[in-house]
Amino acid sequence: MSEIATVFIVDDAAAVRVSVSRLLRAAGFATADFPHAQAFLDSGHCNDAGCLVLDIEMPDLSGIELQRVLAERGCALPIVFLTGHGDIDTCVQAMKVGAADFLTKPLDRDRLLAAVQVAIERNRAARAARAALDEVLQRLATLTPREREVLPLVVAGQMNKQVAARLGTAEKTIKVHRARVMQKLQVRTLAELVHLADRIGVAQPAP
Amino acid sequence: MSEIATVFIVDDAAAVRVSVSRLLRAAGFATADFPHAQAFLDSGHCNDAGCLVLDIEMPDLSGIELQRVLAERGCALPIVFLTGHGDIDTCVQAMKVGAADFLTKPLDRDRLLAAVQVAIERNRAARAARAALDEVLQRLATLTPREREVLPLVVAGQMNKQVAARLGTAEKTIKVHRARVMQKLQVRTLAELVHLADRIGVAQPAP
DNA sequence: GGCCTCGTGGGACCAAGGTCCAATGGTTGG
DNA sequence: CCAACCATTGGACCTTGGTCCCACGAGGCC
Repeated sequence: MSEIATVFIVDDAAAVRVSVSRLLRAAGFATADFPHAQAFLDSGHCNDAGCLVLDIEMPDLSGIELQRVLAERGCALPIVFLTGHGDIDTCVQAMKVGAADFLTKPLDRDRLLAAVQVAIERNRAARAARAALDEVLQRLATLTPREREVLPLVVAGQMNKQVAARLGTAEKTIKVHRARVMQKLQVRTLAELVHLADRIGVAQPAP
Repeated sequence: MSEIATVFIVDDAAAVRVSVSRLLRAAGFATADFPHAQAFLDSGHCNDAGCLVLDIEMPDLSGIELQRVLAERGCALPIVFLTGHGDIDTCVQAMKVGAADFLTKPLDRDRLLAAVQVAIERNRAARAARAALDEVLQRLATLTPREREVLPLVVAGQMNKQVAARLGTAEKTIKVHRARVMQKLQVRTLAELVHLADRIGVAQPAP
């Protein structure tokens, strides 16, 4: 894993940005800050490694709204919310949608650091999982249409002859497709193939 | 699924118990209420179908503490918290540990019903998953020690001869064990076996 | 018109899995 | 002590899977 985790801070109050940045940098984190949600969105750091520290109360796009937008864009950055006058409903909503933490001002230094630490770790794990998945999906993309038909049937435990009957072709042909699927997906045993298919969720056909 | 979902209400205030029960019953839910956490714990409904509606502020065992106790006991009942003067920290803590919802008094009828609905559905899904898992674990329990050694190696894609070498025995023997494993786990193909093993998380041995 | 991929297939052959029958020695619970 | 279960193995036999080599027709690309 190459990329360095960065804490992205979005707060309309410059004083908060400065103090939070300083605090995090002092603890060894890399930081970047933005005065409003749009600024962060435009910065294109959505797929970077790290986490977000978001103020709830902001003009235009609030922290909660930004969370929704990011979710829609498939952004995996965990969010640590900061709020002055916290309201329970907002908190619950944020947490339900997967916020990493929800802290109230005045900020407790240790809690912020702990929350950021956890958020970054969560992001690291999510990115690793995503990378592994992408790697597999990429291999999957090299399959021909016919191979994509054969794969689920093989993974479902059908024998070559059954697959052949299902697809209206000869067992020999299925052997060829099957061999190619194994090659392209870089697995050497049926067990590995099933593991891999399970991870990416290959659909099961009707028996 | 046989069991009927019940909403278990725990609140030290009789008035709240009555009004919440009435509200839920009017909406068609079965309910049972308890004046304090210990009463619920003693009732043994921990593995029933349904969900919990917990007051946060209670003498002795608070709602949050009860949540922790239940988690330790592996209780799958989702929890909807109620609170009078909600504090953010408590809310965050509860949600992090998996609370289904966190509502503030005065109670909003529709939000309570919605929360309970979602909680019960979550519980239903969790119970179904649990039942399926138990079913498999039960079959797994019928395996002999030797069969339990063979299983992970087979699932890892090892050939009979390799497994035999690893276990210091003849390939023929492995064939027998393997056949018995398939029988006992009620699978007919290697693919099914791997699926099943993946679901229950069979550990991988060193290559 | 060559060159490539894709899907299709045949033949041959070996390795591996699955099945049936049969047998032995150790352990354990009645 | 006997019955039952477990782990172990052998042999015979059939079915499958995997791997070579080879071949052909349909399309797409340069």
